[in-house]
Amino acid sequence: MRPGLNNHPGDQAIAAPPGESSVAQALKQFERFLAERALRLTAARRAIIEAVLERAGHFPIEELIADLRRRGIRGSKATVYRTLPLLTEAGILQEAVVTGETRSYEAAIGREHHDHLVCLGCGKVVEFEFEAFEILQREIAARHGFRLEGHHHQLVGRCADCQRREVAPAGPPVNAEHPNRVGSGR
Amino acid sequence: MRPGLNNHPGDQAIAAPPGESSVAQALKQFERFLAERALRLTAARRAIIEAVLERAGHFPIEELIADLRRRGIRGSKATVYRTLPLLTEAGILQEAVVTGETRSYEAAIGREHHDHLVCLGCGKVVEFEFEAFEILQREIAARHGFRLEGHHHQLVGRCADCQRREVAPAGPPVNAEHPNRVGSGR
DNA sequence: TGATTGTTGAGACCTGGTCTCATCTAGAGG
DNA sequence: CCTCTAGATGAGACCAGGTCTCAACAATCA
Repeated sequence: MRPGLNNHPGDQAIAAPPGESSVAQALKQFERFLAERALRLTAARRAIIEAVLERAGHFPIEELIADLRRRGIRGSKATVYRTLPLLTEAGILQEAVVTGETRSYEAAIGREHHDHLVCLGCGKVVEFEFEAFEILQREIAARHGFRLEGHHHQLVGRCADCQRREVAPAGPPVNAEHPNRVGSGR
Repeated sequence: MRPGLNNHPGDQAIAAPPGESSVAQALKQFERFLAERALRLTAARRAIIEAVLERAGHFPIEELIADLRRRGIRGSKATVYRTLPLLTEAGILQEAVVTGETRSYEAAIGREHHDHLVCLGCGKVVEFEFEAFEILQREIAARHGFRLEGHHHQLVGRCADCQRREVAPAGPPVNAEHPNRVGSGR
């Protein structure tokens, strides 16, 4: 499977209470994953897991690298880029918010699958999950003879704050030349 | 350069031939769009529209540039990259199959909105449209106070052919030719 | 015609990401 | 504890898509 897609449930994704143990749990899971492939759990990989799980939300790779540096771990760009797909495949991470500009990840362990709603104005990211989507996606894939292995699904728009901000500042833009269809919520 | 990266043979050339009218229609639409913004309809832009509409399916930008060259139009990379977003905004093109590696566009004019189903094995791209998705998406955005302005939605999996091939391995790699690099790397 | 302002094209530049390769190390055996 | 070997690492070269710059150019309008 392409490392880094939104894995469809039924894969790993063990739903467990997010707690201190999550690092331990992830390490265990990763160790198992590596063992199956005759790969090694090295210090660098351990450090990356820790740094990764410490960041609760989505994070761009670049920030993760900075994190590692800050922790005094050498951690080269190459190593991080090599490790993240492994973690994704192991079900510990999942790719998130792929805007076509930068990749971004987030912890997957112990979480339900979800997709993202991104604000074009301020960059805010809201997560949502909606069982119905999964069902429809599977249905569509099947209809075309595909076996579904993942998806990218991201909604983009303006959050409430940004919509408000559009109207408020800088004079009275009465929304005259806003070619945005899709009704202006609330 | 990675030749053929987003080539989806057997998938294109379905739509009707260029159809003078669609180019004319697009030009008219674009002209109106530009006029509203005090921008100009130049020879380069005209050429880009024509080249774009001549390609019925999805196409990577790189190929479009090659097209222009082939047509004897100078067309620099910068101009193309500057024009495509304009065309998108004008509703003539739409972004398609954003894998996070390369952008890819397709004509939007006169077409229903649709999303894509991509085969990880051979790179085949199937289009699908499903009203229900749009409705759910709108619903979700609204629920979070967002005004929906667009989305990325792409399903990935294995097409029937590739699944069959999986079961009967040993055969020659039918598509080694078409890495389509959705996999982990080069 | 000339002034104004948007547009173009070539190429330098930027940047996220990958690859190379010498060196290191986890882990299995001895 | 030592040795051996394949996997892992890190620094940095490298790659490619995409953006920016800037001088030259052209559509418009006075």
